[in-house]
Amino acid sequence: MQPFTAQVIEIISAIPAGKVMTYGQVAGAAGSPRAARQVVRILHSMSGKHGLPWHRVVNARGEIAIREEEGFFLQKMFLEGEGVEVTEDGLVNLARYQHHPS
DNA sequence: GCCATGGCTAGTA
DNA sequence: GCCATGGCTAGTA
Repeated sequence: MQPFTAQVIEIISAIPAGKVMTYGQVAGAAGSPRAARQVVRILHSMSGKHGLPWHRVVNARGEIAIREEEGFFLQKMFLEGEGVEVTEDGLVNLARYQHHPS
């Protein structure tokens, strides 16, 4: 496992319940501000094995990024279950719910 | 080659 | 709506 990947996994694991981070934000915190898509890839392929709270990552506008219906719904349900308000369209209020690691 | 992005522009209203 | 970006997993040979 590469250092960047390990960083990303660590950062995402540390997002508290009821909070979200953006793909780009996670990439930046891991040291590569432009590697947002790589964060996507890591979540896509490794969230299962590592038990990552994948649902706590949204795009830069605060939207659920999954197009596929079942995944979208699942992420919405998980977030709402933690007290995060999600609109019908999958929008989360970043000003209110974004996590800023110290 | 993949990917669940991001940011900027053109073009409409 | 378009396209530059980036780090690498999964799976074959």
